[in-house]
Amino acid sequence: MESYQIPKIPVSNFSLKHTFESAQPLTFYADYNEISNTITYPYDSMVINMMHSGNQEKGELHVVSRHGNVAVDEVKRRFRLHDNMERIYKRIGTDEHVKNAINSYRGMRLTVNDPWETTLVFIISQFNNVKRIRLITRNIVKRYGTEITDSAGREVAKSFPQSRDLLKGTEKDFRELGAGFRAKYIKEAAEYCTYNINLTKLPGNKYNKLKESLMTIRGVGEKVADCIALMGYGNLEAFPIDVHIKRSMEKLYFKGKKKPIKQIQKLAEEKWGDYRGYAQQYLFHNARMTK
DNA sequence: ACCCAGGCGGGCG
DNA sequence: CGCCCGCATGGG
Repeated sequence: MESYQIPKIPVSNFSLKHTFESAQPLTFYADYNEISNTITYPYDSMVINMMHSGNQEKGELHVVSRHGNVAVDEVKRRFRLHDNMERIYKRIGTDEHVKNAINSYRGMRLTVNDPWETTLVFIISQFNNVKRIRLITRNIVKRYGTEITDSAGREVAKSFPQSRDLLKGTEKDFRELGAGFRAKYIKEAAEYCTYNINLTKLPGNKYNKLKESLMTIRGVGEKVADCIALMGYGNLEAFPIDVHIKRSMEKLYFKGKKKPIKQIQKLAEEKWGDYRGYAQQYLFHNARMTK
């Protein structure tokens, strides 16, 4: 029996529950246990197991893995622990609506996800609901992911498949995993992202350029590109406008009147500036949970 | 039965 | 350009 020291990371303003429930790519294939406040997920050829102790204001992250500092760094990066949440809350909590959302879901973090994972997940997300997005994503991971084994060689999980791993799948295959009409987008995106574009080389900090490049992928429009920019590249200037955000913001900021996407984008930029991605996630989650 | 879901591409005016 | 339509599938 090997024994490991379990690294602990002190954290403030952190909620695994709110983060996990906020429909980000990681949360579509990770396993979360609300009782033990633990999350388990594949990362490359590793399985990361992380527990949050303490409360939303102050606590610790316990990183249980065979991979020591590599896993610790992954957790820090993944949950954006470098973000100064007090400063961000101050910057975006400039009106009652965002302030209320922060009070309700304090500690919810944006996550940083692999760009290809994010692309695939949000192609699946279009005209779909969270439950089915999770189902389809997990089906694809199960079918096309690579085995991750423990020190005894037993399979403990499947890694998230890269675009190359999906090349052997046909449109029909993806359809059978539940993807519906998105199956052809998945097939095309897998080919395009393997042969025609290198997602790891895109300029993550140049919002307009990044979005323009992402939208050359078929099945990726404005909204999905913003989701990839925000959760795949950590670009907080991205402000994805989906049905929930649109309805909610029309109600809260435009007296219930229908407004074009452009106008909502403009308001977001004016109100929350370079941190608008965080405002979006809080408004989105609040809208979804209170509907 | 009907409506909706983290939208998109294509066709039309 | 903007508008409008169809689209797979499963849950409420």
